[in-house]
Amino acid sequence: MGYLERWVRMRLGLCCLFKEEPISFRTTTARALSTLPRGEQLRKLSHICRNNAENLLRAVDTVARLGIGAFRIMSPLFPRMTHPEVGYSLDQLPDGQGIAQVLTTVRDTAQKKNIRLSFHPDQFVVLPSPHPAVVASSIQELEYQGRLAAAVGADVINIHVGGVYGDKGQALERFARVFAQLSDNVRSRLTLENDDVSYTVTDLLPLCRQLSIPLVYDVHHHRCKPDGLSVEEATRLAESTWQGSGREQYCHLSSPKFGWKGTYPKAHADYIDPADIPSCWLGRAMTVDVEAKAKELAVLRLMADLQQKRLDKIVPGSSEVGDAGGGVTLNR
DNA sequence: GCATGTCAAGTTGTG
DNA sequence: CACAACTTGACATGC
Repeated sequence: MGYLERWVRMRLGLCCLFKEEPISFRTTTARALSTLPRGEQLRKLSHICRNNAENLLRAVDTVARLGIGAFRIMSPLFPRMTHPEVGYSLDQLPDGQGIAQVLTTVRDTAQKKNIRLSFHPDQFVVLPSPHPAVVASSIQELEYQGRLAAAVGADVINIHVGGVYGDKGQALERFARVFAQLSDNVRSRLTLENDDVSYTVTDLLPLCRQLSIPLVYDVHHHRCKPDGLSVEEATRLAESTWQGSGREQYCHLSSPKFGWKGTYPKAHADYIDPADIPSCWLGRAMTVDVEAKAKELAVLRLMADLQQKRLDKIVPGSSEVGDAGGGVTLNR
């Protein structure tokens, strides 16, 4: 653990997939399953789930080997598990016990190698929806990911608020009411992220404080949908929502594919442009998920860039970023 | 084999 | 009013 590594305290995270490492996750469709008798469905699903659990284990080993400190687990790790027609539970699968054992190994391995695991349910989870059926399936999906998170030791299930329906305040109130119905398992892990269309950090802060929900700060979304806060202010305010949670602050970072002046800055680039790294993040203890199409290659390049940045700043007299902690490295 | 259209789900904004 | 964009492949089908 050299002096060099101690400077940058960020724990960098990989999102879901690998570009070059031979790790892949299988899936299936509800349509394909629906043509099979139930027994065949469960056998097919069992194979896919076993494959995915084993690849998750290899993913944890691999990110640890690469010096990456966090991994976001793809939502369909167990595909179609909450589907109304072809849904299933692990103990219905022929190899359900074996799959559960692999998940336990994932948890132990992640703990031993200090890899932080998280989930990010996708856009279909919309807690403030006015449609009861949408809320019900959203809760079901969250509870599924909550059980999975508990099994593998993930401490974050991060979502967006979702729709506005013409009245942000009322939507946030509905969110709070549904939040109260969630299990402790989900509630203790749930976090809220600012998005690039509707809900800014400013919009989310009161709700996050009221319900003690940590705020995941996505700086790219913030830049696409500004709210008057500077990046520093947003980072600091988001950090305050993590205090008392017993967990390290979580942020997201990406670069625009077509540049900030392009017609569509929301699209993610293959790599992170070092110019997009908020300088106020340097030297802070936080987890940063790297949302970039080149996947692990992008995280590795960012790590190298950050260390280079450290070299630039190491010149005597330049101490704008403090080093408060000891023994803290890139891949804590 | 290989190319290509499809895949559960919600919401918003654009053409 | 229809459709793409959110994440992104990989599956399933048909030549």
